[in-house]
Amino acid sequence: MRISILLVDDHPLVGDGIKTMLAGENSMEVIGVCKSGAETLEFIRKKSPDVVLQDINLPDENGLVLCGQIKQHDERIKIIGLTSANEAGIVTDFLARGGSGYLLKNVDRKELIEAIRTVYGGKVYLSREASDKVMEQIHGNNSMQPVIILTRREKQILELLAEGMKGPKIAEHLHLSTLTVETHRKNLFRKLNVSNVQLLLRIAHEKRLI
Amino acid sequence: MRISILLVDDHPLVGDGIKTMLAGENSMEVIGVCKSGAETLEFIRKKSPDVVLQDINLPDENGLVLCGQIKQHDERIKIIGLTSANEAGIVTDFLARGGSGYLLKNVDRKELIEAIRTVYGGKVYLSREASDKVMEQIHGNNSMQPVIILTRREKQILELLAEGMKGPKIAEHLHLSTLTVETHRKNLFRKLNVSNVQLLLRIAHEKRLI
DNA sequence: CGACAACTACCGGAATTCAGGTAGTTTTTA
DNA sequence: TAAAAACTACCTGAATTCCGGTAGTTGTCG
Repeated sequence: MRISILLVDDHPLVGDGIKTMLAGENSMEVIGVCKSGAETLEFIRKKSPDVVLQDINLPDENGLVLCGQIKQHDERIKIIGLTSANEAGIVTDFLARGGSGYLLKNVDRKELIEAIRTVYGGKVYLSREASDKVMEQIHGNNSMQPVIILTRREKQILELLAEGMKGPKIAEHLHLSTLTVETHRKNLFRKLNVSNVQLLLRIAHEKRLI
Repeated sequence: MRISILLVDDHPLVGDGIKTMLAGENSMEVIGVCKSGAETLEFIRKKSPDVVLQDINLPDENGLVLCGQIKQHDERIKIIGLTSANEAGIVTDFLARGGSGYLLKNVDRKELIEAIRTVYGGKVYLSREASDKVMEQIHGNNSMQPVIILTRREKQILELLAEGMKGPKIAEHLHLSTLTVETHRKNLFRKLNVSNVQLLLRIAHEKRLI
């Protein structure tokens, strides 16, 4: 059985390049090329590839979302993300959505084939460069700012806010006055420099405080 | 130069097991064993290991947070997570915090050494089982519920809410009435079965709608 | 074309957030 | 042991959310 592959990329050059790379490899077979998210979803409703090689920058839809949609349709399909050089901080997000691998577009034939084999075998393949991106992301995130330190109570309240609890509920839960909780919340706002709970949680996530 | 390794695990058996496994490997050296997060942070202030083998279940602190703290202290330290069999859905989170590898505790000697070599070389190593966990996580998340479909506007508003914008701001941004935005928001609440924006964003993230 | 979904907009009212403070008590830590 | 930080609690008032509806106007698709 040859490994069936679906290419998703709106840029013809990349599609051709990949196709050429795989042409000599008779254990793999490109069964289709799609240029958009919609086209891809339509395609996989008819044929299920083993592996999808998917560009992250698509014309009609966010590539990360598409990844999730493909996995939702058929959990067995393995997905490898392709990205140009100048993006960062998407790798973990892509994995979280069910992606199995991540490559930069300057990948060589050898690595491409290794990556496909690896994900087909059920493991995760990240290119060295993709690993670096993860590091950059982490590094970039906390080398700029002076490291935010939250107190125990603040962490606690931040977590409860993240659970979806609101002020009064948290107060009840921790046996505190509502007003006290609001004070802590306010201090969190100040420390993370935000003005509402949504942003607080967003930034807290970015800074990996929760 | 031998690869220096710090073990972090409160369970002596695991620590001993790992130590024994690595004893025969003269390219690696265990330079310390810590039993808690606090102890770990203290240790790395004095000595910087190349690789940290870290249990996720620690007595005093969340292992994921500790991972972030270690990377914050010294970005060059590579961290491999260790976990018992019954946990899931932490792998990507661990990577997002700067972890470089993930193993189950029933790992054998060969894989352990390969994992250490891999992360020391700057790449990511996930055990087959860890990869499976990622899949389980994804699969478990969307196989239960009937797949939630959001309209274009709803997605749009969901994303703006995720950016931290509030009702009136969104209305302005989309040239809509505040009341209209509130209607959409209400519909989002209904579809995702939540009662406030925090929860909405939380659930939306879980279901990978944003 | 007719039905159905989506998009738009509105009302009233209770609950909660958010801004900008002050201030006393306990805990940590240098 | 002092000083600093954390924790607690309070105030006022405007802004916003959230709940429960209703309802007219597009689209869209069989």
